[in-house]
Amino acid sequence: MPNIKQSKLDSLLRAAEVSCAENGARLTQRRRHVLSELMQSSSPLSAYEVLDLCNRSTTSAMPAMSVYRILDFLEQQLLVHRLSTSNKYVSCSHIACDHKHFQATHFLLCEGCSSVEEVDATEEASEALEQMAKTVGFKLTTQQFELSGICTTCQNRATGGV
Amino acid sequence: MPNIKQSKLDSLLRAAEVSCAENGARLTQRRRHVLSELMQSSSPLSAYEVLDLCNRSTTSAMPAMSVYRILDFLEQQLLVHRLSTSNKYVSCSHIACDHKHFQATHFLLCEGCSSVEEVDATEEASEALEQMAKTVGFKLTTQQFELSGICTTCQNRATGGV
DNA sequence: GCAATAAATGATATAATGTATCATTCTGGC
DNA sequence: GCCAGAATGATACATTATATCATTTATTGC
Repeated sequence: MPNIKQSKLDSLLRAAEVSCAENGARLTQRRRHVLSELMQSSSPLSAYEVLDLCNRSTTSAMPAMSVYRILDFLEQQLLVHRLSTSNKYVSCSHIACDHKHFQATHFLLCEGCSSVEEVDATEEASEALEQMAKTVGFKLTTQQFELSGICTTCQNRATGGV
Repeated sequence: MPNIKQSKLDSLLRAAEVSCAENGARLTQRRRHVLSELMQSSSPLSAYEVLDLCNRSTTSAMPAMSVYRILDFLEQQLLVHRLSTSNKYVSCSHIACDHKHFQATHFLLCEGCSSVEEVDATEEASEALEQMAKTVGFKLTTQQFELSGICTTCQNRATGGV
């Protein structure tokens, strides 16, 4: 179930390639393949899930080691994000646009369909959390939250019936 | 390095026992042992770290399976919390007091000393996060965040010198 | 173009973590 | 004491992640 059009996928991959080039890095065949599997997935994938998908769609088997290495690389390039609560990976939502990861990025995880929505931290939220930490003397360094919830689609499905 | 006095530990364990009894559960020897190791640790422990500690301090070896079962049990009893980002466990800060886990609980993780501070969500923070989720149509269900930062002690150590 | 160098991947082994399953022991109620 | 259920022991195994070294592929300077 490709939840993404081929043309869209191609343009995303092209953008990723450009992005890598700007950093003096290369988006090799293998890396492109891993990234493309993540882009086509509607939900986060574990390293071994990525591995299985890759090995299903090609003849030359990829070793597990490579997947881990490649996921690390893609994460460094900010092409994918790692969800620490589930230890899974999602492709970044902002590959094709000029969005920069200045602020903290948060992830909304739908409990219904496992989809993920990537959002920037609002100033209010960052502020409130910093304040909260301050009450016990903590100085925050990084923030990245994974919030569980129900996405719009699943809310409608639940209430609207079908 | 016992960072907790024996008397304090004893009273915590007694409180835990009472708490279990109230739920019709039993704090057995094994469970008490696991809990006590977590209480004595200044930082979160993984399941296997707990296992090693337990097996270091007794003659009768505990199997890994038991640790997982016991940690699940303790978590259900709200005597320990599981940190999903690191997949480690900490004993609850509120065993001896009458604090209830009504609101979301957050954890502040010190990058300097790995200590953990357990705090209740402030209304402002919850509000701000809910609002943030709302902008993309998400309805939050549960929240538990693990925020990285620097604790007071480590801040002083860094700036004040030694 | 070609050797030298670095980057990336392959391949294998193994460590670390987590779960399934069934046997055994312990506990409280009768 | 006996029984039912809870808790633990024990074993095997599945899953996830890393270490290490060999091999291949790309890049750079000449």
